[in-house]
Amino acid sequence: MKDKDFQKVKKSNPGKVLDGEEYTQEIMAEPFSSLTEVVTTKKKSKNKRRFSDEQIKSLELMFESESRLEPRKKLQVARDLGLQPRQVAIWFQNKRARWKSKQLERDYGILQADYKNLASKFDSLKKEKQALVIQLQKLNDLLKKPKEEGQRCGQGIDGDSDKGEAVKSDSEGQVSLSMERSEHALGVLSDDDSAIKTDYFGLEEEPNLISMVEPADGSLTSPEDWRSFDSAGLFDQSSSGYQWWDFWS
DNA sequence: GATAAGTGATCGCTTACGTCA
DNA sequence: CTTGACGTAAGCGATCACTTA
Repeated sequence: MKDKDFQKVKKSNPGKVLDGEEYTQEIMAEPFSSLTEVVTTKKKSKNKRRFSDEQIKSLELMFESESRLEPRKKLQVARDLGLQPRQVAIWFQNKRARWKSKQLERDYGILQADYKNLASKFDSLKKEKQALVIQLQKLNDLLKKPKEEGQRCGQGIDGDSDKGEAVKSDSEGQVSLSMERSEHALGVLSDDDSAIKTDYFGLEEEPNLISMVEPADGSLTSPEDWRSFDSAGLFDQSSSGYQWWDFWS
């Protein structure tokens, strides 16, 4: 009996229950089904539903090499295993569906591991950044001392000295400018990385953080986008003109 | 005995393809 | 030759029914 024929029979006989035992009995009456094993002798045909270990083994083997059977091969397999072609087709359908859902579970596990890995990297980078910030502050303090001394000793030499620009040498100027940027970019005086992290990784405390790292087009907001998201991409800020540390400032 | 997981089968729907007017 | 209606086969996701641990 073909798939649709069977369904037609079912539809044209609404009162007749063809699933379960009765269907199994119909199958058993057909030529292919003679080898469908009786697993136990207790409950009659209900136990005929399970395929034998050998049948399962063969089907599994087939599935490993090809998850979809060609019609001719399906007939061949059905004949070899003593099953209805429809039974083989259904077995492959179920197998595909259940393999797919297991694959989804596996993928989820992998993503979860990736996330944990990324989170720990974030933590260590955060610590590294905090250390650098402290270092920068110390350097800044060191720079301010001679500047103040200069103010005391040589007032009036430069009109801009009261604006904190007394140090004019190239190297000192560079340091000064970079410090200004760093203070601005890193938020030296209000370091809220923990909030950033919780937000960035989807924790509850800070609901607005995604906007801090998402591109202008908002392309990092859907779950699909997170699949292609990794730590390498996180630090690839070359197109934006910002430095890598700016993203969490 | 209750329960969860596994499994074969069913249902309803969609899609692809062939046939025919 | 093209086109739309129709039938058929096959696949899929969701679900049922039953077994087993």
